[in-house]
Amino acid sequence: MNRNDLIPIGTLARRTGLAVSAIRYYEERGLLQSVRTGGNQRRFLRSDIRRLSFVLIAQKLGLGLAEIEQALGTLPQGRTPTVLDWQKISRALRGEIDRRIQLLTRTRNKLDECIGCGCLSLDRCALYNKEDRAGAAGPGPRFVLD
Amino acid sequence: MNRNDLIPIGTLARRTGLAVSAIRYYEERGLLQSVRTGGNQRRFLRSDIRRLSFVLIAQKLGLGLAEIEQALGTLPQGRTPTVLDWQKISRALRGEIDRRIQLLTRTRNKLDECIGCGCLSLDRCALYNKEDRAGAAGPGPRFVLD
DNA sequence: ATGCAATCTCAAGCTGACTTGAGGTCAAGC
DNA sequence: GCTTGACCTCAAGTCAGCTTGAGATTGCAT
Repeated sequence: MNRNDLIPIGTLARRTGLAVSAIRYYEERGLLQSVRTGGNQRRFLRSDIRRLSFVLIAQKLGLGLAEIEQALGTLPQGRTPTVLDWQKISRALRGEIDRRIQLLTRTRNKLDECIGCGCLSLDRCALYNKEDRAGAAGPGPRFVLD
Repeated sequence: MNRNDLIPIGTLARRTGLAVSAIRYYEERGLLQSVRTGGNQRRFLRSDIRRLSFVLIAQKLGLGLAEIEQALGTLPQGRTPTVLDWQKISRALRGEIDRRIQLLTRTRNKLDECIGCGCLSLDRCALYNKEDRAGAAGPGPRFVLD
């Protein structure tokens, strides 16, 4: 609650490695909040460093900002989260990682079968299933491993 | 070498589940080649079905079209690849999958440590390393797990 | 021979995740 | 009190990976 707990955007940028513009963009997207000084400058909570760390890790896993925002929704907004808050959300992320590892492992197994025959065919190996993508319409970047 | 070995774009689209427009785009990007009929219509090799299957699988792994194009470079262009050609390139893909699984596993281990203390901090856990991204400049979608 | 689906080209649009630039304000040190 | 750097707001640009649309042509089936 101390005044020292509020940091300007540049400091947050240095601490996270993010560009200032990126942080502003995240705020606009609703991934974090800030208060303003008398002179209209943003001030963030120190704990937002962690918040942004989470964003970065989740992005590495291929999550989109919308999904990350959802996950962050379980954290208290505008208040420093507790250790327990972070443990909960970290576990959710862990689940996501597990799922991806499983998917990759399955893909690898299928590919191994295919290497044997050298076919790499949709029909025969079912490595790549047409039906999967039927629903996933729309433009924009493809989603990684579903 | 038979005339039957040449298929129009719509057939290729149906066989791969891709949109016709996507195939045209891939050709423009140099991921495959086609010959033209007298009336300027594209004709593809039957083996391009496999070629595109490979593209789709590699995309699922998060590879960009540029990298996929590189990988495909080891295949003969405009000629039906042999079983051995496919085996070679499949193994390369398998290596890529292995690398990703390892990376995910490491990330998960680190996250596990972090769940213990609930910190999720850049400095303390080094789950997310600033230096990693220093070189990865430029706009556009972030690369998944490096 | 004709009709209709499939194909062609080319330009423009779109999503996600940002960056860049212009033009202006704030604040801390000297 | 003045300079210098950090900060502000828009609007517009960028990149990947496509899609959409307009307007014209082709080619198989009857």
